[in-house]
Amino acid sequence: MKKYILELFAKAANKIEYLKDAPIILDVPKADSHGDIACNVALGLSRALKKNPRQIAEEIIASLDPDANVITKMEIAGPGFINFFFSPGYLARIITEVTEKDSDFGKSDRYKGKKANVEFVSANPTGPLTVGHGRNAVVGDTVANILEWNGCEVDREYYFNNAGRQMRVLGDSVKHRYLELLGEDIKFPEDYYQGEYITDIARGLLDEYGDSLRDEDPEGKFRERAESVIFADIRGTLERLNIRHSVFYNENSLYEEGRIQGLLDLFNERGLSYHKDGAVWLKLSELGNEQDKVIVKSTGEPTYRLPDIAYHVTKYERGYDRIVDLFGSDHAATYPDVLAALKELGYDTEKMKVLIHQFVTILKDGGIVKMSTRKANYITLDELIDWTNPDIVRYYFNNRTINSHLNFDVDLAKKQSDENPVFYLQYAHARICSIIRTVNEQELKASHDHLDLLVRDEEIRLIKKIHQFEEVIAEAGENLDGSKICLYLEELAGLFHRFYTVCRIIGSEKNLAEARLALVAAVKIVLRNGLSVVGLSAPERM
RNA sequence: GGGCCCGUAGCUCAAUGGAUAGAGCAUCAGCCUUCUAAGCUGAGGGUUAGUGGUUCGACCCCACUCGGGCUCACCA
Repeated sequence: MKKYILELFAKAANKIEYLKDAPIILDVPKADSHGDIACNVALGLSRALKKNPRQIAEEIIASLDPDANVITKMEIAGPGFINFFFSPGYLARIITEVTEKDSDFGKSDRYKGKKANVEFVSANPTGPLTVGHGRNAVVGDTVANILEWNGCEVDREYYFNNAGRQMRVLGDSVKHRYLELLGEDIKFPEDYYQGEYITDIARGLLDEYGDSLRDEDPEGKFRERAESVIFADIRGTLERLNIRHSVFYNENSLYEEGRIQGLLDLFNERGLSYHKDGAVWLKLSELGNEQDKVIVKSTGEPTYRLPDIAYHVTKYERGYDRIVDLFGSDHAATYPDVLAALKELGYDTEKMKVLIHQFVTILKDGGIVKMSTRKANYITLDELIDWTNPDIVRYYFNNRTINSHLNFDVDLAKKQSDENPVFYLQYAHARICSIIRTVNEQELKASHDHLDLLVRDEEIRLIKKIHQFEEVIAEAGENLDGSKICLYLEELAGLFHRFYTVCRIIGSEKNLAEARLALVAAVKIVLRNGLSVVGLSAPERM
């Protein structure tokens, strides 16, 4: 519909000078009485033209030349809106279009031929994924889906570090528990990993090796086993949410390939780094950031910043057109350093998009749970999935904009799982499946021959809504925001449920029944497609 | 103290600078001999944290104030 009106305006611009550069913003009005599409261009032009907006609107309408079979009415309303009314015949064609495109309906070519890298989760293997990681995981995967629906080829990437201090502490934590299991009276350091899973890993080693690891280096078997067990656990959790990364990028390979040293040399050659107090500093203040930062400690060990930059260089070298990073607000202060360095090195940082999501606050037993992996004071993503189900978890995390804090009331999630809004969407799909099953046993089948019989408000609204899906996906592709898709699906499901209570199929006159069946089949397609973008299942029965 | 995010119905959240600020949950009142009642209909509930400003028009943009989260390492 919008496309059609934009074409009308493009033609009219040949007749009216001021329409040439005017931005044509089209809107779907909230009230049916305001038409199917509204345009406020006259209001915007009024200032520059020093004319009454209603008068401008009149001139514009006079210059538009719509097909009477498509547009039945154009009117000026309120302060100067132009409202367009589409014919039922044009709307009916939407059903046919959806049916023909089927599982491709909603897809766009916006990023056709482009390659994207979406990096998300990227938790180091020091413990199970928590609810906080869950938000990152779900949003990241949905962003990847959205890019795919817009024609992009997408790699889902997980960046991790299995060396360094954290992992040393992890290995030693396991060793301490191991010795403890052997009956030794050891003191478990407070800043070590307190989680129960550490003891489980130690027990596994004890079963397998007995007491032969008493003198084993914590960085040896202990660290190795911890990493493999924890990583398997993380992958298992992600798998439950239907999330699979295609690339696991090990920070260590940056060292092995000499990229860290190479980058260090490059910074040195370009005069971007200097030595002070035994450390190497990057001149970030000269690149527009607040202050210089250490990239190599006086111990000779690089800080995370250096490999981070080297890592992102590989993303450019690997030929991605679009580079998306997703992380929590605790990392918000670090990415400007990476961006500044990349820009200085000549990489097009316009290709990069860093998405920051705010924290998840867990409410349990009436209080806030302060999360800390180290202190083992957290709720794991697995627990959350156990209490609810993967669809609810995905829905919950997708349903909010990433800029907002997310309050997750665990008790409520457990107790009200049956009344979660996600069922509302899935139930709409299941209901349609049920109708189709029932109808298959009768003489009825969907037909597009009499779609003009669909004239009730409940039918018209539903048709207009399924039409909007393409636009919703395109917009999501632009701002990489999956929450709008959830919102759309709720509206679509709501319109369907209302249609369902008022418009019967079985028992209606045959032509009408078959037209309604066609409509309902189209709604099913859009629901299924939409649910798949946000990563939810579309159950046939509930 | 500086930077980023947030503040909307009792609760969780929506609303490209547009027309009467909307959903879900919770509360109350109705609707199942007919395609799934995990549904539908209706009611109550708001000074959009506050004060100014910008303009035809502000929940949205700007300034300040108040309140909350994150962050400002030779930790990642």
